[in-house]
Amino acid sequence: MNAVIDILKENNLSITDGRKQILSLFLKTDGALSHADIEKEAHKKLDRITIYRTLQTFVNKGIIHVIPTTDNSILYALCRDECSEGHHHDKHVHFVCNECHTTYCLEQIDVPQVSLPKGFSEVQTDVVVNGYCAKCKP
Amino acid sequence: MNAVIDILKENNLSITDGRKQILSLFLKTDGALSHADIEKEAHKKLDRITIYRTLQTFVNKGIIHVIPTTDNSILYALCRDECSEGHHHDKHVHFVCNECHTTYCLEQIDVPQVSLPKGFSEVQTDVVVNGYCAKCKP
DNA sequence: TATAGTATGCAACTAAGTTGCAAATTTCAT
DNA sequence: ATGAAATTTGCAACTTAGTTGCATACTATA
Ligand SMILES: [Mn+2]
Ligand SMILES: [Mn+2]
Ligand SMILES: [Zn+2]
Ligand SMILES: [Zn+2]
Repeated sequence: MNAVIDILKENNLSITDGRKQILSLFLKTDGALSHADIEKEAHKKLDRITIYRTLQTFVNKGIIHVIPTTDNSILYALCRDECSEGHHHDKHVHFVCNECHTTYCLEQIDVPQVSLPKGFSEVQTDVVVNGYCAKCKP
Repeated sequence: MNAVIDILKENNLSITDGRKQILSLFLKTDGALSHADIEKEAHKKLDRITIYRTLQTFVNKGIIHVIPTTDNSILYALCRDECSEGHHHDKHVHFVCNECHTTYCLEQIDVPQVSLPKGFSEVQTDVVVNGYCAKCKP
């Protein structure tokens, strides 16, 4: 619980109840979280607008990153790479379980190199794998 | 323009003005189209709800497919693979140009195989590359 | 050309997200 | 510890995207 305060301080963010609650949710969660997850799981009720703004702040600071999904929902997860204000380096594969719907950051799996047609150049590649996680293997 | 009618007939869809207009837009467009693109470019004005329903119908029939994007917009493009009712096989890489914002289906580029952690199994992999297209190369 | 079957357009509704602003909370220098 | 300044929060109001029910219009077929 002190880790939460440390992270907020390191990022020059004032220590507020909402930020502590949301950040500790991320720290204790294995997979990714949506806005709705947070609204549901935060014990002391948080205003939905505060949640929007807190998530935005955390993304800007490089504390969490947005996960691309194929169903156009928006998910967030802790940055484990050395991300900082305005500079994300979360170049890993994301995995969504079709059974439990948990979304994992596969930090250890590098994004594969895709060979593009002549004249095309890559800036960023997002890979989202759908399937069954280890807990739900079919 | 007869191709449009042929495609609709092949798929047992009645020939309506809206469907003809939307499908011919897809046939004459290089990249992908959003709902808003269609609303804008259809000359004879189409009701936005008709557009929603027509896109849904075309996706169901395997005439167009939904393209995963990283900015959570929804894009559609013609299926060139042999997709059919309820069975899509659009296993190709998608490319979004950061300059002209055109989204291309790179039919010729296969989705790379990602090696997952033990216990995880793949059902579908989506790859979205952002960068600069041949027309916009920096 | 009449009829049955579809598709369309409208209205009304829901869900997600944004912005402005006053009140509350946090920070920080005394 | 105290109070002022700076920041964050919660509310209201608004926007945008998408869905559903239903009466009307259109399309297919005999
Ligand atoms: Mn991640
Ligand atoms: Mn495609
Ligand atoms: Zn699972
Ligand atoms: Zn381009």
